[in-house]
Amino acid sequence: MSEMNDEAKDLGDLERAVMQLIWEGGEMTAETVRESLENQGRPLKESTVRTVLRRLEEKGFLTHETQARTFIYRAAEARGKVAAKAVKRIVDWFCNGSMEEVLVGMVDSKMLDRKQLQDLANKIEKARAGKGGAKTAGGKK
Amino acid sequence: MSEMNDEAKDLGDLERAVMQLIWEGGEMTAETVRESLENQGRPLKESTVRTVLRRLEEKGFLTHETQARTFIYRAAEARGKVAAKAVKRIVDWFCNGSMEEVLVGMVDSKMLDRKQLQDLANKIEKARAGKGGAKTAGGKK
DNA sequence: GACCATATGTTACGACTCGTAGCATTACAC
DNA sequence: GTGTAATGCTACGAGTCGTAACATATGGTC
Repeated sequence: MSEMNDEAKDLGDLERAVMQLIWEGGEMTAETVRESLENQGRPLKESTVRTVLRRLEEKGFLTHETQARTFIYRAAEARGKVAAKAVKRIVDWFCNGSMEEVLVGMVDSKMLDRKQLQDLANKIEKARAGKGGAKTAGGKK
Repeated sequence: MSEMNDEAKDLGDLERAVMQLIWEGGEMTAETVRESLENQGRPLKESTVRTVLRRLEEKGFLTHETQARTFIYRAAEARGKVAAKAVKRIVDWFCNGSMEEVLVGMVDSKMLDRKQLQDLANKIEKARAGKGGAKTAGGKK
């Protein structure tokens, strides 16, 4: 019943880059993150990376576990889920929750064509069907 | 011909509220906006409202036309389109453009259920079919 | 033409976020 | 205990945003 804290902060460029790394790498230490960023042509001081990691954790995007005095960070939520939340926020803000209006907008702007959309629907349908849910919400308007 | 400026700025709370008003009201003057905001329990000085309107125009969300020394503001783009762009930005950032991953995320997070999604797909299909898009036949892939 | 009402233009400021980082502190290893 | 590696704390400058005062222009009125 308790819907959790859902402030839905957003991320800066560096923050996003770090999340990307962790989503891909699974779990990382500050040092690992720093190295990866360096390899991406983004050389930063350890303290910088640490600050970003701390902030990301504060914002709820990361969690950490201490392993022999070293912080192991990992994503608090799957990438798709975070993205979904962000999308939902936008949909709520701009279109009173009408996902439809947004998708229409995407089709209008050629970001998606009908085929892609249909495709999407099919894939999801399939994926979900396989998984488990005969959970039709029914009541949502 | 190509208006390709696509910085995709985002909006603050007040800015969003103002855009909302204009999207709903069609076109408005600074005074009208101010009154509407006041009615929403958000009393602001004229100058404040004007500043916001100016910034929104700078950001490309509004345009104005001068009618007897009064600025008539209107939305530069449809709400759905702006929302769609914002969504696209998110999808690109977080999921390398995989709309699918996001939609899956939405289903996972119960923001959308399968039925809604299918519904959506159908509605869009229908809407588009009715409209101008005779591009249907040709575009196999 | 002088004047007023009104609309726009200019500038500012404080709170907050974000990238960036230095310096302090703590905790094992030896 | 001393050193090394990891974390904790604090800061600062740029940029955004809400908020607004003050300055200027412009059309109508007498």
